[in-house]
Amino acid sequence: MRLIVARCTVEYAGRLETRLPEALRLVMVKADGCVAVHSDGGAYKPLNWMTAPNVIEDNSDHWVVRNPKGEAMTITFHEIFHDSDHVFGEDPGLEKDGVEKQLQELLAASPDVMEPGLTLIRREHYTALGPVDILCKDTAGNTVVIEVKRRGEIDGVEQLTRYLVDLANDPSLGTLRGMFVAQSIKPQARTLAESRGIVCVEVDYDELRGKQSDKWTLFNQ
Amino acid sequence: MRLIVARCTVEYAGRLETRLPEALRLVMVKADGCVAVHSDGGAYKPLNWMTAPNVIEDNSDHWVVRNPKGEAMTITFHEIFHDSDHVFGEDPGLEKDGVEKQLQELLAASPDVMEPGLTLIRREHYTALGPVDILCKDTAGNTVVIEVKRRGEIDGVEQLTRYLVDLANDPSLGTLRGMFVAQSIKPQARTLAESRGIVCVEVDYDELRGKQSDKWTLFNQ
DNA sequence: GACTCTATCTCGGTA
DNA sequence: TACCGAGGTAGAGTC
Repeated sequence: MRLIVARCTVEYAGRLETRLPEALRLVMVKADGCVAVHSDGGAYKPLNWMTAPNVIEDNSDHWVVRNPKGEAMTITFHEIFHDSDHVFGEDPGLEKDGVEKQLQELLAASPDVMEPGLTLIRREHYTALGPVDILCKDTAGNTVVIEVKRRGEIDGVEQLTRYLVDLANDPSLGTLRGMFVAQSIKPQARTLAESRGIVCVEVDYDELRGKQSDKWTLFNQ
Repeated sequence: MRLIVARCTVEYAGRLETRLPEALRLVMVKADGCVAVHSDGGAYKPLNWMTAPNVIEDNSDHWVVRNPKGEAMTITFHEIFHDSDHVFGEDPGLEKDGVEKQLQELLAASPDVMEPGLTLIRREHYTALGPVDILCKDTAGNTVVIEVKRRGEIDGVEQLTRYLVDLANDPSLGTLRGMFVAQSIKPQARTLAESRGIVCVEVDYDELRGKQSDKWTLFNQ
């Protein structure tokens, strides 16, 4: 990674056009050639950037960075205060815990957390409009269409509603019910869901995880 | 801006939990206290970050960065290879030349690009649910409710549908039609739109811009 | 302050 | 490869 601190101006022409007046900034060049221009302010996001793959044309006082899509960023250097290069090697990468996928897995493994007596039909049931997160059967024999979100907002309810409308055309599923499951559900989303006969369920992720590890322990005893 | 190149491990606990195994990385601390950890690969986005406002607790071999929301990022330094500090001063900031807004302006100026005979009623028509991009009248006297996007995706169709439902309560508008306009429209969005009787129109931005400059030339001759 | 919508969204997955 | 959806989305604008 090359780090350059310099007074510079930057222009970008691609999906939109931008200009950066002359100022002191950090120019960061990563191993794969991607270039980012950072100011010292606010955001973690750079002011301008160009992701790989790209080609850096180094004209010493100014660089032109081009990508295959025809976008170009021009950095003009007026005065350089720092220029260093560092070899990092491969990064082992980020491990994540607590994303929607995991929540879905935990719920599919313990459907009765959402409603007593629920049994799993399948996860990721594909429809023309996209995959339904979880399909279950309830004690009365209805098919329960379940949408899982980390945060329950209005677009999740819309998504579930589309699935319900679409799946109503499949007579093999029998009577349908909708269920909206999230760690927390916004009042607006809850109101909309309930006005459409969709049941809302809030679940606790840590509790779920605990339940899962209990099961695991039990299973291995 | 402080730049530290070091072998480090990072943990984040907040909206989710993440771990970064020991590796060589860049730790960037900006003037407002926000901290970002960059690898040498791919993205302009840092692996981990903490935006301002936050408090950095410096225990020399490890930092704990906390924000008021109760999130925390812990950076443990194992070996430091570079550590420098730079004073940037205020950045004059990024100047942008538009995308969707400009597309909207161009379409409002030439409504017949979307459908022959369309005439503009108004732009940015405010409803309880948010502003309708463009309102037009068609040759049959219907009011056409138009949603403009750069890329036409399914949530844009939902947005337009909400406006249509809401505007149906306004008798002064007469018969309503919906129109979804974008540079490109995804198949799923098109399917959903057409199932709701919403017309889909793809427009070419460069062509539109050309048309506009023709008009401009004509006007100034 | 809460809500809404945009983004050079980015990023990952999958058909 | 294109499409689709999640995101610690962030950030701007509006009510």
